[in-house]
Amino acid sequence: MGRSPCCEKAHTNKGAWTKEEDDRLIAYIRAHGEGCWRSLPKAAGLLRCGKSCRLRWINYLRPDLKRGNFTEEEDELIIKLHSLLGNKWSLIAGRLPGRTDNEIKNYWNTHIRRKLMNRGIDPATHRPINEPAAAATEVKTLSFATPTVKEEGEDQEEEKEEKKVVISNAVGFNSKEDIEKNLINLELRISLPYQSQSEPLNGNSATGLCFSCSLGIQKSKECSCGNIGTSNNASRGNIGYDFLGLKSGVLDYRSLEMK
DNA sequence: AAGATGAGCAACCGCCCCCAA
DNA sequence: CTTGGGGGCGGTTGCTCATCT
Repeated sequence: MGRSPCCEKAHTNKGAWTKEEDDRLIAYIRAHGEGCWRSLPKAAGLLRCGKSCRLRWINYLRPDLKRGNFTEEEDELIIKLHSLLGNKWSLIAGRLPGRTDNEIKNYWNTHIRRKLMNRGIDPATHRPINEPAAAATEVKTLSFATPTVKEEGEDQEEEKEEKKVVISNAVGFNSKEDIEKNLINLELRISLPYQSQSEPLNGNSATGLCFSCSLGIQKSKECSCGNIGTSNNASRGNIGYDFLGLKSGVLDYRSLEMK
């Protein structure tokens, strides 16, 4: 049983957007705001798929987009975030005000990958290219799983162990002992942005956010601090959202330093 | 000058997740 | 609890333009 198509493809335009289409889309969203992308094309008088409209708006027409070259600081931030998050372009984009996931993804594939290769770093693992394969295996992304959950049963234990390995490899622990010793401190490795002590972070005390919330995935099922729903704008145009304090410019890059 | 090749990027595709009914 | 619609995301495609031969 296949899914119904998101729109009637037979009567929709594809390919590059014309100036007229852009104008229509901008005018409609200015008047009515974003939302209900499926019905938007018809309402706006566009022969386009709703998804296409959404993409065009988010990646190109949004007024808060920052066009132009990436700065060296942005480069380094993308590299660090990618080493932590993997190909979670939307999460990475959420940390770079004015940049879109698509833009960052393209930039990564065209510029940063090469840049890392030139430095002798494998862009997939963020480890030296000539490092023995064994040390680089399993390294994918930082898992947001919560390995400290206590459950009975062998399967649970095995799963727990797997999660530890995933996390440990992502942050560079190699032995089981390293994992046990350092697991509890993982949250400190990706610290919250530097802020003056007297300034609570978005109304939450520093201890009020769980790991997943501090990474900007408040609605994650991994959330353990009860902040679900308090900020649902992760990777949605950086509006009203302040992961790592980037939006307000208080990010301390040093806090993202990988070993 | 013209064709071949590569880089950059906008746009599409299809899968997945969330949530309301 | 189940189901299906809506929207989001990552991967991929294909077009355009620049550079090379």
